[in-house]
Amino acid sequence: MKKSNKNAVGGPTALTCRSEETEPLRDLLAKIGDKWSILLLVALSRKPGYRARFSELQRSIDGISQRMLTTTLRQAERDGLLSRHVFAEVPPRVEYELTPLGLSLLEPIRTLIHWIGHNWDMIKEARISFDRRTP
Amino acid sequence: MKKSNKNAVGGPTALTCRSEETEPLRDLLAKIGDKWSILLLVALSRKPGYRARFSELQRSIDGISQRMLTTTLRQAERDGLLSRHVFAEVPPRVEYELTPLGLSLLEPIRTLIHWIGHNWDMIKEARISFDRRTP
DNA sequence: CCGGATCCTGGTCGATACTG
DNA sequence: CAGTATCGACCAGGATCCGG
Repeated sequence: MKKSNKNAVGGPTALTCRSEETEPLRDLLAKIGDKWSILLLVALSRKPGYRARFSELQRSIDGISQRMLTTTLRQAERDGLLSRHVFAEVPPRVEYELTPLGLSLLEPIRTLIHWIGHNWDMIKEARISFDRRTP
Repeated sequence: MKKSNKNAVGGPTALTCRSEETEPLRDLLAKIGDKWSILLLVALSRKPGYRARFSELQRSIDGISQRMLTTTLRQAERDGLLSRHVFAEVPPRVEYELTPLGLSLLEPIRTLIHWIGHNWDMIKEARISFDRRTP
């Protein structure tokens, strides 16, 4: 393959955009880059070992619909980010919990959230400035 | 005012999903969580001080259409992540370059990319396993 | 030859109603 | 309580044409 362009650029972390190499990135973005996945993971990370029920999650993630919560939960479960525990009771009870994998994904997510906390004001200013000088 | 953000974002433990507190997160996800923004930033980060032309970017980001490249570039420019340099020449030339803000966003993005590098196989396995035990 | 604007379709998301 | 089913609105995004 082409490792030449990885080292040729001389950056500390050489990055390319060829589709073969960014396929995992694209795929992951398609998953967790959607409207709700990250918020779901964050909601489940409140406490270590935290387990939440469906309705609990729906209450804590502002504005999510039942349908989207179901879909997002399934996605994340399929990707091994969370586990689903069904209790054969009446009324039915289902609890969701982050797996170690999902928990580890929260690390980079926290980095991102941190960045936002630091730079959000700058982005807002940039937008205002851009909108002003653009007719 | 960002003084009041106590543990809203970036706190080590307490994370919530109330819409007021996650508004920046939701907003940023809406921006860079789309199909192309991160790939664009990555493409522009090949070298420090790297400047790329439109067609150059289109070539390096596999599969992006002109329209989407234009849109994505505008978004990122508006958010202050990159700057646009127009040269009054024939044929016309426009160059794009990351701003310090855009450059700093690459830090968390790299963290994410690293995570993918480490955990992608596990996700793939989880999917296979999930698909097998699901009718 | 570059880069931007226009038209149109397909997928995604939300609202609502219903079931185990 | 925890989902599933169906429908419709909306917008991302691809093809295509346009301006310089």
